[in-house]
Amino acid sequence: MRQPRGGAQPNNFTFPPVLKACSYLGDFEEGVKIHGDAAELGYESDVFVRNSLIAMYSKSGAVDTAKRLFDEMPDRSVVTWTTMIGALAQNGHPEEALALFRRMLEERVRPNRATFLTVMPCVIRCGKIEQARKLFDGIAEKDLASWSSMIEAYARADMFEEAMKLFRNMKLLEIVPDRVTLLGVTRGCSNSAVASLRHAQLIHGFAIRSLLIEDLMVETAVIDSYVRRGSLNSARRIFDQMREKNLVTWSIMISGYGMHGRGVEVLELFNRMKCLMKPDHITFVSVLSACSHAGLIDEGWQCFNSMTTEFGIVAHSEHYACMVDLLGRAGQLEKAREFIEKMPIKPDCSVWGSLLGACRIHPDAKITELAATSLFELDPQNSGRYILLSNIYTSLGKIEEAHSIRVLMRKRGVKKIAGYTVIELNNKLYKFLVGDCSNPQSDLIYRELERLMDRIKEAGYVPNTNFALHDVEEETQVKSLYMHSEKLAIVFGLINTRPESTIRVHKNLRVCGDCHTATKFISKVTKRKIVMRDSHRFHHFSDGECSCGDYW
DNA sequence: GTAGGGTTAG
Repeated sequence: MRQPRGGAQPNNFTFPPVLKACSYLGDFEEGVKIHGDAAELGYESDVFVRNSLIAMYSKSGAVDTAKRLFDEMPDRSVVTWTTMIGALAQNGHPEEALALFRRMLEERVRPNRATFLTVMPCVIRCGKIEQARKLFDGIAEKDLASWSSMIEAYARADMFEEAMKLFRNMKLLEIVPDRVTLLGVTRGCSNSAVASLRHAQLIHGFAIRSLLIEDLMVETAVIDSYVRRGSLNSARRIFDQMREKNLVTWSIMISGYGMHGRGVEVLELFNRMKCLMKPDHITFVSVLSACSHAGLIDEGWQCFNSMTTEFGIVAHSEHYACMVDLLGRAGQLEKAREFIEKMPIKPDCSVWGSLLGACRIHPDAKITELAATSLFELDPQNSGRYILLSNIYTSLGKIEEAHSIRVLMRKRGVKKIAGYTVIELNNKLYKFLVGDCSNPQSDLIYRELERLMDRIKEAGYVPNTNFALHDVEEETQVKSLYMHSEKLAIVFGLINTRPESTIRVHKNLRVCGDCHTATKFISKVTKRKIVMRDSHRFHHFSDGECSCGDYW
């Protein structure tokens, strides 16, 4: 035992705060020494000391040591369990954390608010949202943190309506949301297909009234929600008036312009930003993907090169994926393949996904095969890629292969995500699935759709049955295309809005190729502007053209 | 008198 100054002996009350201080200072070497002292003085088995040791080892990343100390304990308090669950959760083992939580319940230890807050992040992240809600409902005295973490969980699980409901309810109970609450609900608003521009405005309004808008992170998150709800103008207005901006703020605004295909602004902002601060590797992902979305091929390459030469940033797979995307857009598939071959790191799903995406626009049997083989090895459960591959095979005339991919998908138990399109009218959201008849105006919608399809066919639209079901007659294929959720939502919008107004729809997956073509024609014959957000970007349709330049 | 607890915007 090291001799304490003045000869005073530490006791069991001394160790917990001292161990906490070690964690706080990040001095784990000292922490281990103090562990030794505690053992020598016989305090190692004191529950408080033990808990503090578990917490200290957890924060140092030594989760195994923490687990050993936990396992050896004869009497564990609820704090012990919570600390150990937290140790697993914070060291990247959410599944094990949940398993331990279940064990805790089996051993009839009652969880409290702290336990809930510790378990919550593991319960999304593992996709167990109902369990999370049960836990939340079980807490007698919910505090601000409990509400915020439940909202956050809903936002992560893409359940924005529920997140918004809780946000309203907590305010009714006079629990005042703070920045964490607002960041949660804003995240939901940015990502969900059932959130609208009006929601972004509501949240922004609350942020202003509560003064939380003064917080840079909140303000940046609000900008992002405007971008993702389709209002670049609102986003830019806030951006221009901000007192302080950081790398994230700039990156969001740049990638925002990219998502909308606005190349001029992408470059303008990036050039301005470079004079103010040094971009990091994530900024470059934003800039490169923005270049790709906006069709800035040469500029994208310049950025990519300057990233290493000028800024000394090592390229990650996301950067390579953007470059493959750029080459794909330009139709240079062979070059893209060579580029991947020469990569100094192992190409991952994002890179192969870009290559396969390129084949959708520029079908190439050899390259398709190469990308698909690698992808299905790396990520066999991604349903979107199977569908994409099947569509590419169809456009290559390989009907058998296309069919076999669908069969393979079923055999492997890969679940298809149901596609839907959402449109907001008079503050109400309307959701359409493929072949949807649940809307009260369905009869009218299908009649109008039929007429509209005839009109655009006269204008030159040819249905592309690559995107239809394959095992049916051609006429049925064409009919099935007409029932796609994108078309239903757009027609519903056309019927119910003034002739000069813009139609805004949001699809949860990537827009279908035939719907994309049809929408271009619809914008031409109806003289309407149509803005469609899909899972990847925004499409601004006007007078027969789309802002994505037909590559997305 | 001691221990655990929201996570962060790209």
